[in-house]
Amino acid sequence: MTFEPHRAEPISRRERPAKPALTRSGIVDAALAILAQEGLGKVTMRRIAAALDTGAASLYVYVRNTEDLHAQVLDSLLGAVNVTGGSGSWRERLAAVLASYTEVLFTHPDLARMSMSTHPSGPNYLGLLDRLLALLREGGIPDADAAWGVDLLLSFATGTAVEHGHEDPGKDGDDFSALAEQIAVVDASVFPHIARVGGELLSGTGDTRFRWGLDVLITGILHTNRTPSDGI
Amino acid sequence: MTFEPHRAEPISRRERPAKPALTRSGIVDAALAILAQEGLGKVTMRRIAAALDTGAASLYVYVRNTEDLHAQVLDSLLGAVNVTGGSGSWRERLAAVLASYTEVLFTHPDLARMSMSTHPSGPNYLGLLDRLLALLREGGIPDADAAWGVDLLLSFATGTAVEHGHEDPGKDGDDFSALAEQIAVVDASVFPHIARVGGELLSGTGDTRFRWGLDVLITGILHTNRTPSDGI
DNA sequence: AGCGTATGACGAACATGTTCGTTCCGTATG
DNA sequence: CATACGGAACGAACATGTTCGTCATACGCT
Repeated sequence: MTFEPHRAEPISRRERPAKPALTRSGIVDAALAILAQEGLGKVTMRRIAAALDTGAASLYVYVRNTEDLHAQVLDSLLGAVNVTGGSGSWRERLAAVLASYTEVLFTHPDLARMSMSTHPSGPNYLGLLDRLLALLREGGIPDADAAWGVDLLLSFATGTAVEHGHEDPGKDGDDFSALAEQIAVVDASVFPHIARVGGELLSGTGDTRFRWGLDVLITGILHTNRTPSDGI
Repeated sequence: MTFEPHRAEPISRRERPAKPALTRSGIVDAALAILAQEGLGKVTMRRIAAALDTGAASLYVYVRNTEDLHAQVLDSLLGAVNVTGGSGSWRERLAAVLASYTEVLFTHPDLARMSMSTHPSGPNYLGLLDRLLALLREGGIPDADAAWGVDLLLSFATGTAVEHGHEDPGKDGDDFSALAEQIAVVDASVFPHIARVGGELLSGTGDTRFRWGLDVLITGILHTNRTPSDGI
């Protein structure tokens, strides 16, 4: 029943002194299994340790903290991003890659939120980064701009996943409904512009907003060069 | 020594039956005091409850959870944002307002991280939103674009604060150094574009990157209209 | 072969967020 | 005036992250 990829003797603790050593990858694998079966909420140190028939403290030899572990898990998940997908112009292929990235993050909004603060820095994330740089280069964007542009693009895609990612449909969607309610009731004499724009603030499906934001970013990057030292 | 703005009898618990009732604002005030004196790390339910001479469970009548409380605290802090600052063109004033916003968030990166997932939706946040909409309108940007644009701008500013905000200089700066190390050691045959761009990815001070990103966004918003139904 | 040391596994401990059932108080109601 | 009711405060409990000190094991050195 319990998933045990790297430990062999679940029977007794002190029975088998030659217990296979823990591994960072083994811990991540166990975390992925639990994530798939029980959701991120159950991916806790104690739960993983139990699956590996050990104590939570033992994991800290290979994992700095929960954030580190989750970052590792996220990078594994990023292997599902289709970096070579899309067709047509470089812009369309760039959009396809970022859409695929957002789609993966959509599945686990909590991980998306985490990746906003601590970048994964794993092989899959680096692969995505490299692909984006290649596409921007194909679009004729100078390296200096592309280097800062990918940061903007990834930050935007991640932010989109965080904002429009719904953890449990059962929950009442705190952040969205809270702000929506405030906007709906807003006093036009105090915040005239919010009242005027109104529902536009929250309008549009996640997809249309995503495409629009992407267009804004790419267009902006194309028109904002820092290499000629024009404006910095 | 302990800060007690809304509770009067710290002596004994059952001595004074007429203990003043707790208040949401009182809780937030206590949280702000602890934040100022001991940092966000100590702004815990139990710590606040102790300052108010009660139990942690009592706070949950007025506060949904820690995130809700922190959001409230953040909105209070946003009162320090200079929404009317800056001079010159609307772009420069817009940049000044967002810079002020980022500056406030810089002081408390943890709160910035939180505001990335759950929007504050308090009066100060709404004031900032309203001001940004006014500036975009002054720039001749259609309401439909401005409504989505503010989201982009605020998300960018918040993300900047999260990424370049250093919690404790004593800590070894996990996310930055981790990614930096990976980039420095990256294999040019596997990730050629990362290797080529190299240090450019992490170059520039936070300020120059912020200004560049802001230019990208504003320029992009100016050139990407969704109203004429041209491209959506 | 015998020994010492470093590495890692482990249990216990502490602080935290959150929930549950209970108790208490003020107030409306008869 | 007595009573019932509802909201709010409370204590205890549970799960979690993280750290500390201890101890066993395996490997290298003499």
